[in-house]
Amino acid sequence: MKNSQELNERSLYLLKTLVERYIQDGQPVGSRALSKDPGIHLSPATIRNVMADLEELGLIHSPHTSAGRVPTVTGYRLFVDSLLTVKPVGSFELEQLTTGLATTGKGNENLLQSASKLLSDVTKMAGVVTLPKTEIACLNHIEFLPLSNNRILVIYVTDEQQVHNKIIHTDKVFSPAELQQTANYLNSVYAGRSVSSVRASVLAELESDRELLNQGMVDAVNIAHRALDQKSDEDYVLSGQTNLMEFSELSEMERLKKLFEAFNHKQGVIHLLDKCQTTEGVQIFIGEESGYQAFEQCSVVTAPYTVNDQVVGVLGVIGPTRMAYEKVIPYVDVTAKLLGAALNPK
Amino acid sequence: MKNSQELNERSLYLLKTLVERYIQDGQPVGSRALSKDPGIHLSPATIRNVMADLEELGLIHSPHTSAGRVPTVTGYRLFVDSLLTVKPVGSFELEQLTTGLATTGKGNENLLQSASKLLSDVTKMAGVVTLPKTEIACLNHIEFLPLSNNRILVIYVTDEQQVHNKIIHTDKVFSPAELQQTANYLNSVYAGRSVSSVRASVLAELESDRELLNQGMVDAVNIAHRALDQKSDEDYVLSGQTNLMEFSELSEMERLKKLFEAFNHKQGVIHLLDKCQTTEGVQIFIGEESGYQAFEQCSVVTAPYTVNDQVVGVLGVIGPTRMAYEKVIPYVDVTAKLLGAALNPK
DNA sequence: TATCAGCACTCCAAGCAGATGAGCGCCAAG
DNA sequence: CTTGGCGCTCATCTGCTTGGAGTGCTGATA
Repeated sequence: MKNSQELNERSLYLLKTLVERYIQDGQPVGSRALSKDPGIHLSPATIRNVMADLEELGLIHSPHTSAGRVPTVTGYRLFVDSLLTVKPVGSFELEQLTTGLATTGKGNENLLQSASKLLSDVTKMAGVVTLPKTEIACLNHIEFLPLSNNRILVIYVTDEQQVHNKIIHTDKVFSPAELQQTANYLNSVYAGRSVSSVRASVLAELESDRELLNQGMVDAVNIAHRALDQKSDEDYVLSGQTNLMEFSELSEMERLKKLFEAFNHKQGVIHLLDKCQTTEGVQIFIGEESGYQAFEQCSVVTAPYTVNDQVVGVLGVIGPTRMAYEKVIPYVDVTAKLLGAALNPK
Repeated sequence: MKNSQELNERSLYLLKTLVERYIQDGQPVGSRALSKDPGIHLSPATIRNVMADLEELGLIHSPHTSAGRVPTVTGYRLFVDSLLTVKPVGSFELEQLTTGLATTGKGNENLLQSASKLLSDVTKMAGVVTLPKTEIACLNHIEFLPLSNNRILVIYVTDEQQVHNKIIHTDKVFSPAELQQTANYLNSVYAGRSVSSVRASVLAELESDRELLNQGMVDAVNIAHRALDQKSDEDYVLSGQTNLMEFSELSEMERLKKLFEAFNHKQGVIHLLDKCQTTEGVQIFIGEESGYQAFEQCSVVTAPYTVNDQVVGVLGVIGPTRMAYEKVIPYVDVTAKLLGAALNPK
């Protein structure tokens, strides 16, 4: 039995055109159709032999006896990893992306929203952008407002534009003046440092210097710790879900519903996207590779975006496995770069 | 030809059970089926005669020659307006709603989210809650932070929990101290007043007393006006869209896509919901009554929710026209009241 | 030994015919 | 006014047939 090592040039070329063909018109591809491809000068019979080999290797399979062949997940994988010829982003789309991101200057949230919208528009699939990690962002300003019932509204601003707010409960009652003072203290000492380092420092201070600090400081540090101790900035912006309804492979209500529910639950998607934070450049999950049942029939193309060379979030595109990878990959790539640039507080 | 005046008790009762029956099992209802209803002691033939009358009046119609009858929009309307016997909210669901809203104490946004989620869970349809109008809310605290490029980040807190932020551009460069001063001024003068009245006052001040104010005040007032001049707090929280995918009447992709797109565009839905702000109590739009093509096959059941006897927002349920109105109406009603109560800063 | 033409086979999709059954309208009798 | 009965209309379901696409295999050819 052959193994993939033995795949010769010709077989690979055949696989490539088969996948391309299938992506183009969604029909199983038969030997006859392939034989008509310019660049392939073989009779259907020969092609059938090759296809039989490819099937044995698990790269393609036929839905039923007398249908053409369709790429399997491993087939797609081989295709995107080594056979794909990436097309550069068309000038029109590039224009669309750059101006789209440039003109929505107002507010960070909007930027992410546009990025996601642009991704979905340009690919005709669903676009997704995770919110930038606050951990890495720098604390710009923090503010406490007293509410009723020992609750405090904490507002803090990171980097230049992102506003976070959170309500915390305290045992002690704080006067507005005390809160003001606390905020002043924190702002003077910690402004400009990253949220995660602030939290770490604050914690250290709390544990080591407890005796040295006066009560006010202890309170301040205490509140600050509570305020910044949120692990749950796990959220993302999604656009163009409705685009996915156009694809016949997702048109079973059952499947589509699971997919949309996954979008709503968020954690699954977030978890998947988080995996890409560590890797550089575009990453692709094809079908079941994502490990989520809802994405069985989908592929996810992602890329992390960076501010000051630090990965702060991930964006990507979600669509059917049968997608035009050679176009989508560069789209995702440039969008990530453009978004990073747009977010950079220069 | 008869008109609706002449509809006697019996016809109405027939209509009522027909609608109930249709709502229950989604199949066109025939004369035979109706004749078996306890409470109707008529032969199928007689019922057919009555149904012919009802059809002539445009209250029901049959999808094709030999199918049963289905209520038309006007049929539903009559049913909802005068025939419906509202069922009180079951104790289980009431429990679910009350504790659901009580336990999510943290933050205003979350409350709305839970309300919407609860509505969708309890009705198995889509729940929607508009964000409370900021206009009416009282200004609690306002804060300005300088950004780069003559931009100012405005953060203001209304009532107890709602945090708004906005970026405005200014011609003049303001120092942090100036901004601080401005905020102090505004907070001391205007805190506790409603946003709309603050804006009005600020505007008046700007126009009349320009000469009397020192430059700092003018700046303050100017910025404040810009900051609060946002008409676009038009947003809502939506839950359980996926529930809608279960309904066969919405299972055509085409239709469903339009519906979901309408949800994404928001303005249409907002406009529809806004209509209900003026009316007291539950309001219902059946099918085409809403005036939006996307909602052709849907009904919307809404109720405004109030804080301190002032309407601040609207919530509701969106589902197929064939919904259990007698249950949904009280659900919406109760939820509106509970949400109002939960929002009340007592 | 690789390529290819030909053939038998499989299976899906589309179309057609007949059967079934739900439900109506109309009519005439009570 | 009510009711039973009759004939009629459709939609749905089933089984059947046909056409076409595509495969695997075999044996011939260079």
